[in-house]
Amino acid sequence: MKSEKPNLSAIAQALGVSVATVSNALSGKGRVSSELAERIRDTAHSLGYVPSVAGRALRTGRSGVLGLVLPDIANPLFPQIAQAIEHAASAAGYGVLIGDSRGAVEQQTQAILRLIDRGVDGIIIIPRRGTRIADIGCPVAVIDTPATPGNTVASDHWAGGEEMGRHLRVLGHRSVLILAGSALSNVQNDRVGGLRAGLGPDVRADVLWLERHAEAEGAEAPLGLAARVRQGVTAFAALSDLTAVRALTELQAAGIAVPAAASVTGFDDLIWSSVITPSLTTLRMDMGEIARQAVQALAAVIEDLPHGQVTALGTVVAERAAVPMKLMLRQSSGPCPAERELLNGDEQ
Amino acid sequence: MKSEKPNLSAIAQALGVSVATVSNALSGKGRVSSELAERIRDTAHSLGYVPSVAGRALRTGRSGVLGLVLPDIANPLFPQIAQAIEHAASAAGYGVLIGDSRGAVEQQTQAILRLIDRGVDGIIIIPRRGTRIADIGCPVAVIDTPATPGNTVASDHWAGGEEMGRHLRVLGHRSVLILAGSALSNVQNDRVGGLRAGLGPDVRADVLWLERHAEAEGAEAPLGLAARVRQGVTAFAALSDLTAVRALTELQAAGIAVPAAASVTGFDDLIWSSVITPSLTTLRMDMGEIARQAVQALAAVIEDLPHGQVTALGTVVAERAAVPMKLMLRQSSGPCPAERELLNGDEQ
DNA sequence: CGTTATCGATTAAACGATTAACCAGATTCG
DNA sequence: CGAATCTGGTTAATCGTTTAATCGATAACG
Repeated sequence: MKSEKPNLSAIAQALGVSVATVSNALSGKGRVSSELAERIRDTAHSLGYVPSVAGRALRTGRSGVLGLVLPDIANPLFPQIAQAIEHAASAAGYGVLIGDSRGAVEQQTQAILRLIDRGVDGIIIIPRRGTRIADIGCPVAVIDTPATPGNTVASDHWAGGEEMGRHLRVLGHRSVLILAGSALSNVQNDRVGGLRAGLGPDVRADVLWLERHAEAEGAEAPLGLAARVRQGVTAFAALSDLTAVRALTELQAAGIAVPAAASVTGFDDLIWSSVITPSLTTLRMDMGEIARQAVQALAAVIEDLPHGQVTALGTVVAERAAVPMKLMLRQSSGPCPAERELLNGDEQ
Repeated sequence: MKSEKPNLSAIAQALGVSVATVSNALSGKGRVSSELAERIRDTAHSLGYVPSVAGRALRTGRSGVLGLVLPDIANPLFPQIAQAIEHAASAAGYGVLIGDSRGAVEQQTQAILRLIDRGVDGIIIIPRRGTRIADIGCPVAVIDTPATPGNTVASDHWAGGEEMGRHLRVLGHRSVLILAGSALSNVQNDRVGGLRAGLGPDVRADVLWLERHAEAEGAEAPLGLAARVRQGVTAFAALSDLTAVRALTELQAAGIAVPAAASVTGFDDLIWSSVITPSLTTLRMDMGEIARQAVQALAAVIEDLPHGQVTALGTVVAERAAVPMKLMLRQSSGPCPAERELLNGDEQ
């Protein structure tokens, strides 16, 4: 039968020293003889001592917890993000509290405030499209796109788009339809810009904004992609895998073979992107790296903050480079059908 | 310029009363004249008082935080779950700390221990397939399937499967292939059982276990569904939308029209299920209700726990009924092709 | 009228960790 | 040799909240 949770004084009593010494020994801050420190660590370990978060938080004013706020927690990317952040935070000694800003923009602020009330030391925000984070009295790391002011760390969406654009251009496509979500999203605008740059001036690239389409036709209405193919479009570059699979199935259902008759590409490399048929050519973010940088930036600010003081500076500004995206070359993108025969007229 | 964060004594000083009275007034526990209580609440509000989680946690031994552990945080269902739990927890006054048990089974225990060390009051676990939760000294709510021992709350996967089975049988299908993931998953076994029951004895229902298939052929290998169709299978009942979209695209790519030539159904109603073509007939869990029940069960145990005492009882046992699933009837399921002409020989 | 309840509020003691201030003894230095 | 420095520790205060114990005063009761 275990006794109650051991605390500092339990260790202190066991060794006949003062709690202060134990605290110093374990934190390595004060002056303790290395011999005694060793013994203290030993007994602490053998007693199964684990510091009380509450006690420490109360005294130091730091909770050791980071908040994570996403525009829409239902975002299919959330698992990847959450996992990466949790991992990075855990490695840095922080816990991660989730905050949901379901729905409207004000909710985002609400969620942030709730997290602050809970005493988080810092917040990682992936902002709702078109939102600027107000200056709250708490360190904030923003993950968006490098172009966003106040951004802390992000994937290089522009360069990613550019690479994808080049990929399609090299395959010979000359008329591409970009399937975008919301024109308010900085990320999406960057991706569009990059795509256009990569496609170059000779390639026609129209954009279909799904948000507008949804307003006009309804959220689940067909996108009319078969008609686009008849008008000469040979590749569909979706700005998210979610849209890409939507496009892919719509084309397939219309009897248009992918990639034989039309190519489809996506962004994000969501979990199912590799198992569908044809598997999806897409761009993957290095969430691990992004999370690591975001957490590091936050931790740096938090740790050299005068303790009780409420920081006036809101957003953490990091001068780190944008994290490159990785092109996942798979089966959904292929040569432009017109050029197909010229290259190799195999498997029809 | 705001002063420092107001605490109880700030309010007490402002009104010339003792902190204890303020605490009592705000918590409504002690005996305070209603008139004074009113004034206290007013000034508390006008000063923007928000209780210190750390102080309270230290004193009461309760952190007001629940841990959320999922077998695989990368699970595409995670967003829904996390959002629902966060919502329910928030409504009940709790925060949600995420714990990631990425990978192996031991990690699950690791994650749980980390959460406990962080001082969570209780943990919600969606266990890794085939895992039993060891008795940890902390209230736990398990979300799995009603058949699991120690289960707290769950969807009625069996009844859901049964409904889907009936749906397919009524449509005239007589040979169905069930696409399952792992035979170790209680949830999946329940779904298979339900499906078979719903399909009845006259319908042939084979099961393709993807886990075995992946071991034999590789994770991304085609499932060979076209061959199955040639062998007479007219419907594919996937145990998750992830698998369903995999099957759907494989069939489409093979030139098999869905639902004209074969039906496909799923489970989970993931975010993209309604926008693909054809939109997916699937079963949706009532995550909101499940989360609410799980949080309630936890909160109940937590709140009448003798305060400092470490609970010996591990799992929370709730006698609640399984939460029903909801059949989302969409376009991917249709009449059995053989009977199609008999019913109505329209479009295509 | 003396004895209890009751009400309304105060006192003071935790909870567990951190840390500035202090102190006794041993070194070192001018 | 006296003073300053260093070493290895201890004391005590503090973070903000909760809560059991207490206390004066007023009302109720036999």
